[in-house]
Amino acid sequence: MSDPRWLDERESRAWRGYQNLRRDLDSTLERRLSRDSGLSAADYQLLVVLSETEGQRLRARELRNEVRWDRSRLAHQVRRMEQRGLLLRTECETDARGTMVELTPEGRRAIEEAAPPHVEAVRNYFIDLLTPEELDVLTSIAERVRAKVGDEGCDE
Amino acid sequence: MSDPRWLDERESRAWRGYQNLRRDLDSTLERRLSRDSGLSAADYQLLVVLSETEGQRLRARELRNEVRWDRSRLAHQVRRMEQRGLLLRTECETDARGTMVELTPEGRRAIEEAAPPHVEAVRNYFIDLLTPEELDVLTSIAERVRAKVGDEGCDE
DNA sequence: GAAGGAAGGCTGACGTGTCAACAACAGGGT
DNA sequence: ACCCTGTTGTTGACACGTCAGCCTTCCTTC
Repeated sequence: MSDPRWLDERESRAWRGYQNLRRDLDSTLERRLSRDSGLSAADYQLLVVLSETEGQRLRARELRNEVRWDRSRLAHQVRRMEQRGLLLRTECETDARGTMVELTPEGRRAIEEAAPPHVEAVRNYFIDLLTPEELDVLTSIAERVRAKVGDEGCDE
Repeated sequence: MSDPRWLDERESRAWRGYQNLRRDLDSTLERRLSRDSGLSAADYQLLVVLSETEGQRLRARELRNEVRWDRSRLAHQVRRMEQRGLLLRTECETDARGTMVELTPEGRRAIEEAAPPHVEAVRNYFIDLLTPEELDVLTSIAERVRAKVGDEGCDE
């Protein structure tokens, strides 16, 4: 424990690169999204899932499953978005514990307006900068990491 | 604007992969760091920079330059860490506007204790899962994105 | 040396994310 | 019918990040 295998030159560059990538890309995309449509990344993610769902409504548990958040994060986010009129909560008929989350017309309008420029930005600042091979490498890396953390961190 | 180039199958997989990677990896590493040493990722980053600095102290402006945060984020973070005794603020002799940020012995102890298990975790959940070629691809991608966002987002 | 703008840093307000604790309900076994 | 356990969702407290606005100090220009 007192003498771990420190990162060598190559590893260190890659690790710093990842951290920079995360900082630069995410902050740029979120800033643009917020400026263009007044939505946060969290707003956007929930709206996308709901708008792609048959009936524009989903039980909170399923919604959580889609975005892989924990309970309280979703509860807070949904409460805030409900106050802004983007979605609304109703009771679940089949399970009195459950809560249904439903897209409002205003929420639908918001995501339809926000999506095109956001996708353009994702292309501009990221996807279009990568070769097809690099896209596949990234996909593969993500799957490996996911499998690794899935092993141990098995929270729900 | 009403008809952007949507992402195709391959691009979409890679983009979702990146988002999953970011979520899984960062949350795992931060949770472990916090559990093992009581430090947040932000704490860790500042402590690393200061501990690698000659004299264990840096002007706030330089510190900001290292971690690439904005003014207010650094000010808030330094205030919180000062309250916990990890570092302290003094006046800058050469510029009355400036503030010097200095590592305390307690802060030094904290980072020396936190670093080994954190590096092990970075290896375990990320670096050791990648081939040398993949490490280089990642570095290269990060540089391209950095150059792209640096073009336009030229804040300070 | 006085004026104006630029740079450095701080603060308050607000949205976001995490943690622990809680209340309500479901389902099974007795 | 009744407890017991696990699930579901909510809340409050707190740390974190961003934005806008503020004050002080520096520096240039006149």
